[in-house]
Amino acid sequence: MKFSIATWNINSVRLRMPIVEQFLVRYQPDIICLQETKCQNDLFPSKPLRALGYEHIIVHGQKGYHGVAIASRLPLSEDHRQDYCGVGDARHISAIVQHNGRRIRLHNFYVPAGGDEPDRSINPKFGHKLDFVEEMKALHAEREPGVSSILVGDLNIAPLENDVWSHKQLLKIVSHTPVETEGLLEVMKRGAWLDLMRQNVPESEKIYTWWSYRAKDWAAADRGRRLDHIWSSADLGLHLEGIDILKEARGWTQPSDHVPVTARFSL
DNA sequence: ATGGTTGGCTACCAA
Repeated sequence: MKFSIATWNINSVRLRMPIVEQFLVRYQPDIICLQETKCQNDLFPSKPLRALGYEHIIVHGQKGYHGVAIASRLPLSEDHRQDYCGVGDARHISAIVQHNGRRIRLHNFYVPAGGDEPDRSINPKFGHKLDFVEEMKALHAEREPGVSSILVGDLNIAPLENDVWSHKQLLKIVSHTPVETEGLLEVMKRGAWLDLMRQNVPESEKIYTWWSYRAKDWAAADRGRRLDHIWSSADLGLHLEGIDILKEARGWTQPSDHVPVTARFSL
């Protein structure tokens, strides 16, 4: 049986419902995980999502900033939200999804961007990001017996050399500094997570999921970064059919600066 | 080296 899950930093879900609907109608993922919804729970646009068949919706929002949500055609249960760093930000939501007799724990993350200066002594936002990543190291893909795991989201770190347009030029740029990339690789290693995008595309090839709003012509410059990720426990890696990075969505009307990434499984 | 753009919400901050 087919099973697919998409992740998209939507940068205001209310503003971008037209392109969310366009994506769901055209590509029909079973589940969509959103980040940066920037919307309180009672204002979340559940109705149009339900109308498209996404009847199971869990949200963790706050006013103005951050916010994560999961909308699913399959039942969700045992949902929870972890307050990473104990600062009250809405940056994580999790639930168990049931598919074809299998139970999958799904985590949806929005890791702090970390500001501009990659030095925690002068930039507390960078310190917060490092602390957040440190706390993620405790999350293991095989934590619950008999339950597989998927972790998705905007992790705001491009860990590999070909996850950025120029490794050399970005080494001191927040999202690609060694302390961040090593930290994220340690999260994967300690938690036994598989990088599904890199299982699908060799490390020698460039992959981007984000292109800055600040470029004059994002497509011509093509200075992207892979900030969005889909990880899984080892058992699910065997069932991955493919990964789709919808670069085209960066050129849609009033786009997010991130594009949707979808993992397709046969399970 | 610098500045570039976007969104939310209030007269700036975060990204």
